Amino acid sequence: MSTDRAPLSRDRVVEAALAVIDRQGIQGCSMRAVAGELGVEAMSLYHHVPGGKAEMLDGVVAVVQTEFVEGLHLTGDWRVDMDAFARAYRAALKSHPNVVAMIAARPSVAYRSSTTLVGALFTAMEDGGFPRDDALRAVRVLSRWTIGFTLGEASALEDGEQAAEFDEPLLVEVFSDIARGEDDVFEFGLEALLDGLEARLSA
Amino acid sequence: MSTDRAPLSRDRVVEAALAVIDRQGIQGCSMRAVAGELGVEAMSLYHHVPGGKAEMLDGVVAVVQTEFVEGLHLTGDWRVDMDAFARAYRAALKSHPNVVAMIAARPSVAYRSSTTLVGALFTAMEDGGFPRDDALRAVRVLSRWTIGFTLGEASALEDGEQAAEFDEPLLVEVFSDIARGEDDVFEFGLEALLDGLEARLSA
DNA sequence: ACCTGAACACCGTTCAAGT
DNA sequence: ACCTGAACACCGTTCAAGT
Repeated sequence: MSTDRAPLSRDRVVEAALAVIDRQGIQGCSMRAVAGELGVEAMSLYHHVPGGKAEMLDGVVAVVQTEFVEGLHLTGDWRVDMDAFARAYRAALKSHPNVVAMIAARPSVAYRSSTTLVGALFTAMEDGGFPRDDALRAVRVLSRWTIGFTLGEASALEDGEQAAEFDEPLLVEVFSDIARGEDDVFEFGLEALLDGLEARLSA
Repeated sequence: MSTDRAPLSRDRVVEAALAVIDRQGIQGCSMRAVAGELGVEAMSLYHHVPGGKAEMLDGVVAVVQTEFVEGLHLTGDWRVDMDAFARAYRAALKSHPNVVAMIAARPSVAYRSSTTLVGALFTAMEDGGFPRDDALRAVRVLSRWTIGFTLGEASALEDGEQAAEFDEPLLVEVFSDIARGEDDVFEFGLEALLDGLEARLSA
Protein backbone atom coordinates (compact mmCIF):
# COMPACT_ATOMS: atom_id res chain seq x y z
CA MET A 1 0.00 0.00 0.00
CA SER A 2 3.01 2.29 0.47
CA THR A 3 3.14 4.43 -2.65
CA ASP A 4 6.82 5.30 -2.09
CA ARG A 5 8.45 5.98 -5.38
CA ALA A 6 11.93 4.94 -4.33
CA PRO A 7 13.40 2.85 -7.14
CA LEU A 8 12.60 -0.84 -6.99
CA SER A 9 15.35 -3.23 -5.94
CA ARG A 10 15.72 -6.84 -4.93
CA ASP A 11 15.83 -5.85 -1.27
CA ARG A 12 12.69 -3.76 -1.50
CA VAL A 13 10.83 -6.58 -3.23
CA VAL A 14 11.86 -9.09 -0.57
CA GLU A 15 11.02 -6.68 2.22
CA ALA A 16 7.57 -6.07 0.73
CA ALA A 17 7.01 -9.81 0.42
CA LEU A 18 7.86 -10.26 4.11
CA ALA A 19 5.44 -7.48 5.04
CA VAL A 20 2.65 -9.12 3.04
CA ILE A 21 3.39 -12.53 4.56
CA ASP A 22 3.44 -11.17 8.11
CA ARG A 23 0.10 -9.49 7.49
CA GLN A 24 -1.79 -11.95 5.27
CA GLY A 25 0.07 -15.25 5.44
CA ILE A 26 1.73 -17.19 2.66
CA GLN A 27 -1.57 -17.77 0.92
CA GLY A 28 -1.99 -14.03 0.50
CA CYS A 29 1.50 -13.51 -0.84
CA SER A 30 0.88 -13.51 -4.59
CA MET A 31 3.16 -11.68 -6.98
CA ARG A 32 0.29 -9.29 -7.63
CA ALA A 33 -0.13 -8.58 -3.91
CA VAL A 34 3.59 -7.88 -3.40
CA ALA A 35 3.55 -5.60 -6.43
CA GLY A 36 0.52 -3.79 -5.01
CA GLU A 37 2.41 -3.29 -1.75
CA LEU A 38 5.04 -1.44 -3.78
CA GLY A 39 2.60 0.49 -5.98
CA VAL A 40 3.72 -1.34 -9.07
CA GLU A 41 2.54 -4.02 -11.50
CA ALA A 42 3.32 -7.70 -10.90
CA MET A 43 5.48 -8.02 -13.98
CA SER A 44 7.90 -5.40 -12.72
CA LEU A 45 9.06 -7.68 -9.93
CA TYR A 46 10.72 -10.08 -12.36
CA HIS A 47 13.37 -7.50 -13.24
CA HIS A 48 14.66 -7.56 -9.66
CA VAL A 49 13.92 -11.16 -8.77
CA PRO A 50 14.67 -12.99 -12.01
CA GLY A 51 14.07 -16.39 -10.40
CA GLY A 52 10.43 -15.44 -9.85
CA LYS A 53 8.41 -16.28 -6.79
CA ALA A 54 10.73 -19.05 -5.58
CA GLU A 55 13.69 -16.69 -5.43
CA MET A 56 11.59 -14.05 -3.71
CA LEU A 57 10.53 -16.48 -0.98
CA ASP A 58 14.12 -17.70 -0.59
CA GLY A 59 15.00 -14.06 0.01
CA VAL A 60 12.35 -13.77 2.71
CA VAL A 61 13.77 -16.81 4.50
CA ALA A 62 17.28 -15.37 4.31
CA VAL A 63 16.14 -12.04 5.78
CA VAL A 64 14.44 -13.61 8.78
CA GLN A 65 17.37 -15.94 9.31
CA THR A 66 19.91 -13.10 9.13
CA GLU A 67 17.84 -10.98 11.52
CA PHE A 68 18.16 -13.80 14.05
CA VAL A 69 21.83 -14.61 13.46
CA GLU A 70 22.90 -10.99 13.88
CA GLY A 71 21.06 -10.62 17.18
CA LEU A 72 22.77 -13.59 18.83
CA HIS A 73 26.10 -13.39 20.63
CA LEU A 74 27.83 -16.51 21.84
CA THR A 75 30.07 -17.06 24.85
CA GLY A 76 32.02 -20.19 23.96
CA ASP A 77 30.43 -22.29 26.73
CA TRP A 78 28.58 -25.05 24.88
CA ARG A 79 25.63 -25.36 27.21
CA VAL A 80 25.07 -21.64 27.56
CA ASP A 81 25.34 -21.18 23.81
CA MET A 82 23.12 -24.09 22.81
CA ASP A 83 20.50 -22.79 25.23
CA ALA A 84 20.81 -19.23 23.91
CA PHE A 85 20.69 -20.44 20.30
CA ALA A 86 17.46 -22.34 20.84
CA ARG A 87 15.73 -19.55 22.74
CA ALA A 88 16.80 -16.80 20.35
CA TYR A 89 15.85 -18.86 17.30
CA ARG A 90 12.45 -19.58 18.74
CA ALA A 91 11.93 -15.90 19.55
CA ALA A 92 12.93 -14.86 16.02
CA LEU A 93 10.57 -17.41 14.49
CA LYS A 94 7.72 -16.36 16.74
CA SER A 95 8.00 -12.80 15.48
CA HIS A 96 7.35 -14.06 11.93
CA PRO A 97 5.02 -17.00 12.51
CA ASN A 98 3.89 -17.20 8.89
CA VAL A 99 7.47 -17.68 7.73
CA VAL A 100 8.26 -20.71 9.90
CA ALA A 101 6.77 -23.24 7.48
CA MET A 102 8.83 -21.73 4.66
CA ILE A 103 12.01 -22.02 6.71
CA ALA A 104 11.21 -25.64 7.50
CA ALA A 105 10.73 -26.29 3.79
CA ARG A 106 14.00 -24.55 2.76
CA PRO A 107 16.75 -25.91 5.00
CA SER A 108 19.48 -25.17 2.49
CA VAL A 109 18.62 -21.47 2.42
CA ALA A 110 18.38 -21.36 6.20
CA TYR A 111 21.74 -23.11 6.61
CA ARG A 112 23.44 -20.83 4.14
CA SER A 113 22.49 -17.77 6.19
CA SER A 114 23.86 -19.23 9.38
CA THR A 115 26.95 -21.30 8.63
CA THR A 116 29.16 -19.03 10.71
CA LEU A 117 26.88 -19.33 13.72
CA VAL A 118 26.46 -23.07 13.32
CA GLY A 119 30.22 -23.45 12.95
CA ALA A 120 30.83 -21.50 16.16
CA LEU A 121 28.28 -23.56 18.10
CA PHE A 122 29.83 -26.65 16.79
CA THR A 123 33.38 -25.78 17.92
CA ALA A 124 31.99 -24.74 21.33
CA MET A 125 30.67 -28.31 21.58
CA GLU A 126 34.03 -29.74 20.59
CA ASP A 127 35.82 -27.49 23.06
CA GLY A 128 33.37 -28.71 25.67
CA GLY A 129 34.57 -32.25 25.14
CA PHE A 130 32.17 -33.74 22.59
CA PRO A 131 33.59 -35.84 19.78
CA ARG A 132 33.26 -34.17 16.41
CA ASP A 133 30.46 -36.45 15.18
CA ASP A 134 28.38 -35.93 18.28
CA ALA A 135 28.90 -32.17 18.16
CA LEU A 136 27.53 -32.07 14.60
CA ARG A 137 24.62 -34.30 15.47
CA ALA A 138 23.73 -32.29 18.55
CA VAL A 139 23.62 -28.99 16.71
CA ARG A 140 21.50 -30.42 13.92
CA VAL A 141 19.10 -32.01 16.38
CA LEU A 142 18.70 -28.79 18.33
CA SER A 143 18.14 -26.68 15.25
CA ARG A 144 15.61 -29.09 13.74
CA TRP A 145 13.88 -29.48 17.02
CA THR A 146 13.54 -25.73 17.52
CA ILE A 147 12.10 -25.16 14.06
CA GLY A 148 9.76 -28.13 14.39
CA PHE A 149 8.51 -27.17 17.81
CA THR A 150 7.81 -23.59 16.82
CA LEU A 151 6.15 -24.61 13.56
CA GLY A 152 3.85 -26.94 15.44
CA GLU A 153 2.96 -24.17 17.85
CA ALA A 154 2.33 -21.60 15.13
CA SER A 155 0.12 -24.05 13.22
CA ALA A 156 -1.77 -25.08 16.32
CA LEU A 157 -2.46 -21.46 17.20
CA GLU A 158 -3.83 -20.90 13.74
CA ASP A 159 -6.24 -23.81 13.59
CA GLY A 160 -6.79 -23.93 17.35
CA GLU A 161 -10.01 -21.93 17.45
CA GLN A 162 -11.71 -25.21 16.68
CA ALA A 163 -10.59 -26.37 20.14
CA ALA A 164 -14.00 -25.55 21.53
CA GLU A 165 -15.54 -28.11 19.19
CA PHE A 166 -13.28 -30.91 20.35
CA ASP A 167 -15.21 -33.68 22.03
CA GLU A 168 -12.20 -35.47 23.53
CA PRO A 169 -11.27 -34.06 26.98
CA LEU A 170 -7.54 -34.61 26.37
CA LEU A 171 -7.75 -32.67 23.09
CA VAL A 172 -9.52 -29.78 24.77
CA GLU A 173 -6.86 -29.70 27.47
CA VAL A 174 -3.93 -29.80 25.07
CA PHE A 175 -5.32 -27.11 22.77
CA SER A 176 -6.20 -24.74 25.58
CA ASP A 177 -2.66 -25.26 26.91
CA ILE A 178 -1.35 -24.32 23.47
CA ALA A 179 -3.53 -21.21 23.38
CA ARG A 180 -1.96 -20.10 26.68
CA GLY A 181 1.51 -20.28 25.10
CA GLU A 182 4.05 -23.06 25.15
CA ASP A 183 7.15 -21.46 26.55
CA ASP A 184 7.14 -23.83 29.51
CA VAL A 185 6.84 -26.88 27.24
CA PHE A 186 9.68 -25.66 25.04
CA GLU A 187 11.92 -25.03 28.03
CA PHE A 188 11.04 -28.38 29.53
CA GLY A 189 12.15 -30.14 26.36
CA LEU A 190 15.21 -27.96 25.89
CA GLU A 191 16.43 -28.67 29.40
CA ALA A 192 15.84 -32.40 29.03
CA LEU A 193 17.76 -32.46 25.75
CA LEU A 194 20.70 -30.48 27.14
CA ASP A 195 20.74 -32.63 30.29
CA GLY A 196 20.84 -35.71 28.10
CA LEU A 197 23.75 -34.29 26.13
CA GLU A 198 25.61 -33.32 29.27
CA ALA A 199 25.20 -36.84 30.63
CA ARG A 200 27.08 -38.12 27.58
CA LEU A 201 30.12 -36.12 28.57
CA SER A 202 30.61 -38.03 31.79
CA ALA A 203 29.99 -41.43 30.19
CA MET B 1 -4.92 -42.97 -14.17
CA SER B 2 -6.97 -45.91 -12.88
CA THR B 3 -10.16 -45.96 -14.91
CA ASP B 4 -11.95 -48.10 -12.31
CA ARG B 5 -15.64 -47.36 -12.42
CA ALA B 6 -16.34 -48.23 -8.81
CA PRO B 7 -18.67 -45.57 -7.42
CA LEU B 8 -16.96 -42.49 -6.05
CA SER B 9 -16.84 -42.05 -2.28
CA ARG B 10 -15.09 -39.84 0.23
CA ASP B 11 -12.59 -42.60 0.97
CA ARG B 12 -11.77 -43.15 -2.70
CA VAL B 13 -11.25 -39.42 -3.21
CA VAL B 14 -8.91 -39.17 -0.23
CA GLU B 15 -7.04 -42.28 -1.27
CA ALA B 16 -6.57 -40.90 -4.78
CA ALA B 17 -5.33 -37.61 -3.34
CA LEU B 18 -2.74 -39.47 -1.26
CA ALA B 19 -1.60 -41.39 -4.33
CA VAL B 20 -1.17 -38.16 -6.31
CA ILE B 21 0.71 -36.51 -3.43
CA ASP B 22 3.03 -39.48 -2.98
CA ARG B 23 3.79 -39.42 -6.69
CA GLN B 24 3.81 -35.71 -7.59
CA GLY B 25 4.00 -33.78 -4.31
CA ILE B 26 1.52 -31.32 -2.86
CA GLN B 27 2.11 -28.88 -5.71
CA GLY B 28 0.83 -31.47 -8.16
CA CYS B 29 -2.24 -32.28 -6.13
CA SER B 30 -4.86 -30.11 -7.82
CA MET B 31 -8.52 -31.01 -7.75
CA ARG B 32 -8.26 -31.63 -11.48
CA ALA B 33 -5.33 -34.04 -10.98
CA VAL B 34 -7.13 -36.02 -8.28
CA ALA B 35 -10.22 -36.20 -10.48
CA GLY B 36 -8.04 -37.42 -13.36
CA GLU B 37 -6.64 -40.14 -11.09
CA LEU B 38 -10.22 -41.34 -10.66
CA GLY B 39 -11.26 -40.93 -14.31
CA VAL B 40 -13.74 -38.22 -13.45
CA GLU B 41 -14.17 -34.44 -13.73
CA ALA B 42 -12.94 -32.11 -10.97
CA MET B 43 -16.41 -30.91 -10.08
CA SER B 44 -17.54 -34.42 -9.16
CA LEU B 45 -15.23 -34.45 -6.15
CA TYR B 46 -17.25 -31.80 -4.35
CA HIS B 47 -20.17 -34.18 -3.89
CA HIS B 48 -18.02 -36.43 -1.73
CA VAL B 49 -15.79 -33.84 -0.12
CA PRO B 50 -18.16 -30.92 0.40
CA GLY B 51 -15.51 -28.90 2.23
CA GLY B 52 -13.45 -28.82 -0.96
CA LYS B 53 -9.70 -29.13 -1.13
CA ALA B 54 -9.10 -28.31 2.55
CA GLU B 55 -11.31 -31.18 3.67
CA MET B 56 -9.67 -33.52 1.17
CA LEU B 57 -6.20 -32.71 2.51
CA ASP B 58 -7.41 -33.09 6.10
CA GLY B 59 -8.56 -36.55 5.05
CA VAL B 60 -5.11 -37.37 3.68
CA VAL B 61 -3.50 -36.37 6.98
CA ALA B 62 -5.97 -38.50 8.91
CA VAL B 63 -5.27 -41.55 6.72
CA VAL B 64 -1.50 -41.37 7.18
CA GLN B 65 -1.90 -40.74 10.89
CA THR B 66 -4.30 -43.67 11.31
CA GLU B 67 -1.99 -45.96 9.36
CA PHE B 68 0.71 -45.18 11.90
CA VAL B 69 -1.44 -45.39 15.01
CA GLU B 70 -2.83 -48.79 14.08
CA GLY B 71 0.62 -50.25 13.50
CA LEU B 72 1.95 -49.33 16.92
CA HIS B 73 1.55 -51.49 20.01
CA LEU B 74 2.54 -50.21 23.42
CA THR B 75 3.89 -52.09 26.43
CA GLY B 76 3.14 -49.73 29.34
CA ASP B 77 6.83 -49.05 30.07
CA TRP B 78 7.24 -45.32 29.49
CA ARG B 79 10.74 -45.38 28.07
CA VAL B 80 10.14 -48.33 25.77
CA ASP B 81 6.89 -46.79 24.56
CA MET B 82 8.20 -43.27 24.03
CA ASP B 83 11.08 -44.74 22.06
CA ALA B 84 8.76 -46.95 19.98
CA PHE B 85 6.38 -44.05 19.38
CA ALA B 86 9.11 -41.81 18.01
CA ARG B 87 10.64 -44.48 15.80
CA ALA B 88 7.34 -45.71 14.41
CA TYR B 89 6.08 -42.19 13.78
CA ARG B 90 9.25 -41.31 11.97
CA ALA B 91 9.02 -44.46 9.86
CA ALA B 92 5.39 -43.74 8.96
CA LEU B 93 6.23 -40.17 7.97
CA LYS B 94 9.19 -41.29 5.90
CA SER B 95 6.95 -43.52 3.83
CA HIS B 96 4.88 -40.45 2.85
CA PRO B 97 7.50 -37.70 2.76
CA ASN B 98 5.31 -35.28 0.81
CA VAL B 99 2.64 -35.41 3.51
CA VAL B 100 4.89 -34.42 6.42
CA ALA B 101 4.58 -30.68 5.82
CA MET B 102 0.79 -31.04 5.73
CA ILE B 103 0.80 -32.88 9.05
CA ALA B 104 2.99 -30.20 10.58
CA ALA B 105 0.54 -27.58 9.37
CA ARG B 106 -2.55 -29.41 10.69
CA PRO B 107 -1.84 -30.40 14.28
CA SER B 108 -5.50 -30.51 15.24
CA VAL B 109 -6.26 -33.11 12.58
CA ALA B 110 -3.20 -35.13 13.55
CA TYR B 111 -4.10 -35.02 17.24
CA ARG B 112 -7.66 -36.05 16.58
CA SER B 113 -6.50 -39.25 14.86
CA SER B 114 -4.28 -40.23 17.76
CA THR B 115 -5.86 -39.18 21.03
CA THR B 116 -6.11 -42.76 22.24
CA LEU B 117 -2.44 -43.39 21.55
CA VAL B 118 -1.35 -40.10 23.08
CA GLY B 119 -3.53 -40.80 26.11
CA ALA B 120 -1.94 -44.21 26.58
CA LEU B 121 1.58 -42.82 26.29
CA PHE B 122 0.69 -40.18 28.72
CA THR B 123 -0.56 -42.57 31.41
CA ALA B 124 2.52 -44.75 30.88
CA MET B 125 4.55 -41.66 31.79
CA GLU B 126 2.43 -41.07 34.86
CA ASP B 127 2.72 -44.72 35.89
CA GLY B 128 6.46 -44.35 35.45
CA GLY B 129 6.52 -41.66 38.09
CA PHE B 130 6.26 -38.39 36.15
CA PRO B 131 3.96 -35.69 37.50
CA ARG B 132 0.96 -35.11 35.28
CA ASP B 133 2.19 -31.80 33.90
CA ASP B 134 5.58 -33.19 32.97
CA ALA B 135 4.02 -36.25 31.36
CA LEU B 136 1.92 -34.03 29.10
CA ARG B 137 4.85 -31.81 28.25
CA ALA B 138 7.12 -34.74 27.47
CA VAL B 139 4.68 -36.35 25.06
CA ARG B 140 4.07 -33.06 23.27
CA VAL B 141 7.78 -32.36 22.99
CA LEU B 142 8.51 -35.81 21.60
CA SER B 143 5.73 -35.67 19.06
CA ARG B 144 6.63 -32.17 17.85
CA TRP B 145 10.27 -33.06 17.75
CA THR B 146 9.66 -36.16 15.66
CA ILE B 147 7.53 -34.32 13.12
CA GLY B 148 9.95 -31.42 12.96
CA PHE B 149 13.00 -33.59 12.56
CA THR B 150 11.48 -35.67 9.80
CA LEU B 151 10.10 -32.62 7.99
CA GLY B 152 13.55 -31.04 8.01
CA GLU B 153 15.04 -34.21 6.63
CA ALA B 154 12.43 -34.60 3.90
CA SER B 155 12.87 -30.98 2.85
CA ALA B 156 16.64 -31.20 2.89
CA LEU B 157 16.56 -34.30 0.73
CA GLU B 158 14.37 -32.49 -1.76
CA ASP B 159 16.46 -29.36 -2.15
CA GLY B 160 19.74 -31.06 -1.31
CA GLU B 161 20.93 -31.68 -4.86
CA GLN B 162 22.28 -28.15 -4.69
CA ALA B 163 24.76 -29.43 -2.09
CA ALA B 164 27.42 -29.75 -4.75
CA GLU B 165 27.18 -26.03 -5.40
CA PHE B 166 27.77 -25.10 -1.78
CA ASP B 167 30.99 -23.21 -1.28
CA GLU B 168 31.12 -23.53 2.50
CA PRO B 169 32.88 -26.78 3.57
CA LEU B 170 30.60 -27.20 6.60
CA LEU B 171 27.53 -26.91 4.36
CA VAL B 172 28.88 -29.52 2.00
CA GLU B 173 29.56 -31.85 4.90
CA VAL B 174 26.14 -31.42 6.49
CA PHE B 175 24.24 -31.89 3.25
CA SER B 176 26.16 -34.95 2.18
CA ASP B 177 25.49 -36.36 5.66
CA ILE B 178 21.80 -35.70 5.11
CA ALA B 179 21.90 -37.42 1.74
CA ARG B 180 23.31 -40.53 3.43
CA GLY B 181 20.26 -40.64 5.74
CA GLU B 182 19.85 -39.29 9.23
CA ASP B 183 18.79 -42.28 11.28
CA ASP B 184 21.87 -41.96 13.46
CA VAL B 185 21.21 -38.27 14.11
CA PHE B 186 17.59 -38.97 14.99
CA GLU B 187 18.55 -41.75 17.36
CA PHE B 188 21.25 -39.63 18.93
CA GLY B 189 18.72 -36.90 19.71
CA LEU B 190 16.05 -39.33 20.82
CA GLU B 191 18.37 -41.03 23.28
CA ALA B 192 19.57 -37.70 24.67
CA LEU B 193 15.99 -36.52 25.16
CA LEU B 194 14.91 -39.75 26.88
CA ASP B 195 18.04 -39.72 29.04
CA GLY B 196 17.25 -36.18 30.05
CA LEU B 197 13.69 -37.17 30.96
CA GLU B 198 14.87 -40.19 32.92
CA ALA B 199 17.26 -37.98 34.89
CA ARG B 200 14.27 -35.96 36.05
CA LEU B 201 12.80 -39.04 37.72
CA SER B 202 15.68 -39.39 40.17
CA ALA B 203 15.79 -35.65 40.96
C1' DA C 1 -28.68 -39.19 -6.87
C1' DC C 2 -24.75 -38.49 -9.09
C1' DC C 3 -21.99 -36.35 -12.54
C1' DT C 4 -20.59 -32.42 -15.70
C1' DG C 5 -19.99 -27.95 -18.98
C1' DA C 6 -19.44 -23.51 -18.83
C1' DA C 7 -18.10 -19.74 -16.32
C1' DC C 8 -15.82 -16.70 -12.63
C1' DA C 9 -12.18 -14.78 -10.26
C1' DC C 10 -7.99 -15.79 -9.37
C1' DC C 11 -2.77 -17.62 -10.05
C1' DG C 12 2.67 -17.42 -12.02
C1' DT C 13 4.97 -16.26 -15.94
C1' DT C 14 6.34 -14.75 -20.93
C1' DC C 15 7.00 -11.45 -24.30
C1' DA C 16 6.61 -7.74 -27.15
C1' DA C 17 5.76 -3.08 -26.61
C1' DG C 18 6.04 1.29 -24.48
C1' DT C 19 8.81 5.34 -21.95
C1' DA D 1 17.13 0.76 -18.26
C1' DC D 2 13.06 0.09 -16.27
C1' DC D 3 8.20 -0.66 -16.31
C1' DT D 4 3.74 -2.58 -18.27
C1' DG D 5 -0.59 -4.56 -21.20
C1' DA D 6 -2.14 -8.32 -23.09
C1' DA D 7 -2.05 -13.02 -23.19
C1' DC D 8 -1.31 -18.11 -21.84
C1' DA D 9 -1.99 -22.03 -19.23
C1' DC D 10 -3.22 -23.01 -15.12
C1' DC D 11 -5.92 -22.82 -10.26
C1' DG D 12 -10.40 -23.64 -6.72
C1' DT D 13 -15.09 -23.22 -6.75
C1' DT D 14 -20.21 -22.23 -8.06
C1' DC D 15 -24.25 -23.26 -10.35
C1' DA D 16 -27.46 -24.56 -13.52
C1' DA D 17 -28.06 -28.27 -16.45
C1' DG D 18 -27.92 -32.92 -17.86
C1' DT D 19 -28.67 -38.34 -17.04
